[in-house]
Amino acid sequence: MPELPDVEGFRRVLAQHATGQRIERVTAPAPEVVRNTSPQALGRAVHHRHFAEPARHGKWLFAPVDDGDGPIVVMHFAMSGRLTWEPGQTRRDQHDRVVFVCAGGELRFNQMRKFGGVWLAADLAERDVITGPLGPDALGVDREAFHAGLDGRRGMIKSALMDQEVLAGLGNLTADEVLWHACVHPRAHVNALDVDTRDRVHEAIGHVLAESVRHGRVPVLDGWLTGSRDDDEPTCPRCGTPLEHGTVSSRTTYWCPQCQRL
DNA sequence: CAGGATGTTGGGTC
DNA sequence: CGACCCAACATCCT
Repeated sequence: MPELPDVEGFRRVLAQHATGQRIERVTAPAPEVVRNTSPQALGRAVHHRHFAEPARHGKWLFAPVDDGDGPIVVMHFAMSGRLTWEPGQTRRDQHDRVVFVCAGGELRFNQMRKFGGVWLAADLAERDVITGPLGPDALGVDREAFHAGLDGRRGMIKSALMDQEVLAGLGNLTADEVLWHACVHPRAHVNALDVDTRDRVHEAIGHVLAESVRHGRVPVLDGWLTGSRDDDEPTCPRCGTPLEHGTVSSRTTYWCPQCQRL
């Protein structure tokens, strides 16, 4: 599930509940989900330190400890991850993979499928190696940076929007939603899109992400593609034309053949 | 039961 | 070298 809006929601969970908390210990029911070290070493690195203000870039979540000059806990949720805060000691979920036990509660990295995971970075440089190169965060990306990211691309616009090195944060769901709002066909080639069209895509990114972040996820809304795509006979919320679907960049893709012409 | 699923990576191709 | 495509990853659901 997690795309940028979901991860932003997890960042808020962390900011509201975990920031300022002292970490008593780390326990990892699924130790292999701690990717670049052992759960024991992770536990030693953060032992009795306090969660500082968390940050997010694209779909990555960063939880530094001790005012930001300590180590950084790096998290990626892939397709099925969540981050929850449980005050006190309630029963754990079957899919709680890594748990940060604090004095006032537990921060739990929960994940059904074990893609993503939790990393330990000693500093910002290590953090950047873990994430690999990322384009500008899609939330609030400015027009110039967006155009620069598309510059030189020749492939399909949906592929470019989902390429984290071009723009960090959009996934399959948000990319479809953005292109539907902008009236651009997902298979349109980037080099065939004029400046006005690219501007429309940029505006749609701003609109879709702002609204989604407000909801803490990509909302299932009337008047949005998400509100229709899972219907039995999905139709375009704008014009009523039956939606088409197919595969773009190996992902299931929905579009309106009337509003989104090639 | 086979096929898919909202993400990323690595390998191969053009 | 850059851009692109696709299979693989782990697990559950339809």
